[in-house]
Amino acid sequence: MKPARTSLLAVFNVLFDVHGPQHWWPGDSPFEVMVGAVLTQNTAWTNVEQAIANLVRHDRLSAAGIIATRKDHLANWLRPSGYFNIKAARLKNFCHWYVEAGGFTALSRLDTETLRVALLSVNGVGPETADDILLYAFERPVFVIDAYTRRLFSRLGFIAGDEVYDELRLAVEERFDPDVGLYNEFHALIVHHAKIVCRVRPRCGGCPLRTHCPAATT
DNA sequence: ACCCAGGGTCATA
DNA sequence: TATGACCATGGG
Repeated sequence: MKPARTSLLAVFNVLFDVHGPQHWWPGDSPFEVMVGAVLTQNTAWTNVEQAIANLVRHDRLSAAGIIATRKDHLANWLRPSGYFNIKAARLKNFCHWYVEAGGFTALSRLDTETLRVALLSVNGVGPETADDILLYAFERPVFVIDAYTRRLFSRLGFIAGDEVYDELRLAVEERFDPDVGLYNEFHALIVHHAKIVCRVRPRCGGCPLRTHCPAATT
């Protein structure tokens, strides 16, 4: 039987009660959010922080700054975040697109679907990175699906789990009224829960999600 | 020493 | 369409 529409909200409420507001995305500007979204691909956030700190240290946390930086230098600064050669190329791709599109102000005028297609046209920006940017930089009501979300929601019985990205995202979004604040907190809470609770407390003792823990890979 | 991380692209069948 | 290889550092 199909879970009730409110059930997913109940999961959110449990996580929110336990962990409180997460204040995502960590970053001081929309552009920093976008850079972080690219750098955090399959990478722990603590590594990304070091790479971003390097950019700040060299005063290159801007589209113009990154474009003006030699790729091998950029790659060196990105080294702590892993995949540094690929990410140097991806960041440059992104920044060229960003500037040519007119920057944040011009992009903000696009409707969400148009903006998503534009983001996905950048080599190195896939569905999750695009949705991170849509939600956390442009504040659009888009539910970000990552590996944790896929595991958690399938284990709870809300989804099958093997759906392609957009199908899964739409299935989840159908269960809510569009709400940037809710989508923001929900994704952040799922990641936080997987990272902090289930790693620090491996047996999930006292964990409200118990065997549905999104961090468990098996 | 091994496993995994806030994915995405590309080549191949 | 659907797998598989590849990218690479750092923390547990």
